[in-house]
Amino acid sequence: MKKKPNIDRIFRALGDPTRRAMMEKLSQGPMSVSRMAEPFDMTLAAVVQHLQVLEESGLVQTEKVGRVRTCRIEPSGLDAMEQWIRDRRSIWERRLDRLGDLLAEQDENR
Amino acid sequence: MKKKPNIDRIFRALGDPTRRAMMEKLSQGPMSVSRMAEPFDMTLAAVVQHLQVLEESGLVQTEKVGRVRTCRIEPSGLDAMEQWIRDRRSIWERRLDRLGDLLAEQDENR
DNA sequence: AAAATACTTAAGTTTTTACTTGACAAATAA
DNA sequence: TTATTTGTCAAGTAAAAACTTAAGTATTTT
Repeated sequence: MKKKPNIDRIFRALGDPTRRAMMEKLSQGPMSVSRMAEPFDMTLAAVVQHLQVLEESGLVQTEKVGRVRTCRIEPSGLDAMEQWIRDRRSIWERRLDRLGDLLAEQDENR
Repeated sequence: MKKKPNIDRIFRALGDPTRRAMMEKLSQGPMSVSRMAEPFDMTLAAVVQHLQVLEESGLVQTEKVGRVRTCRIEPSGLDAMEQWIRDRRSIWERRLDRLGDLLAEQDENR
């Protein structure tokens, strides 16, 4: 039951609805921090903190040129998460294939 | 930028590493609450609270017979999450197809 | 040079979340 | 019947997360 530190960060980052909304906004294309902040009812500083979480998780990449920091989605960022989902699914399905649902329950639940 | 309440609960539920570990344990097959709790270094009550979050999000289903509550994974539970990931991906990829990455940045970042 | 823009940083506050404790109830076992 | 198992509930505590405020820095603009 060990886990990679990064998948922890990814799931944690997207557990917050504001950060998910930010990812949705960023899907429109790369944009500055202040542009990112526009639709949100909170201070710039708060938005920046959310962006940091997203960046540390590898979901977002940023680059500062001049006084403007441009944010973009890191397309491979969700790979680990998708893999986790696939893994869960394949394990259940293997189980369900091997035995009938009820039979399995009786067998392993004693 | 509206969102379904359920996807919120799913992402939030899996944002916690303990609950993710519980899903992994439950992948082994249906089991009782106390069996679920075994590997975790916390009280039964805490585990039950995590299970409630998982159940409210639709990821887990439980049924009580006698004094034993049996928990099982709800296989469709992760569908909404996977769909969200797919949606993000398809939007980025459509963007990257339409325009070159750098060109797009210059265009929309002014 | 002065003012405005676009962040950045640190510190503090508020809110939420995770977890514990302890008392209790129902079902099963002795 | 008594004891044990299996879980439930409510309340409280402690830690983490989200958010604000305020002061500061570097870059443009005027």
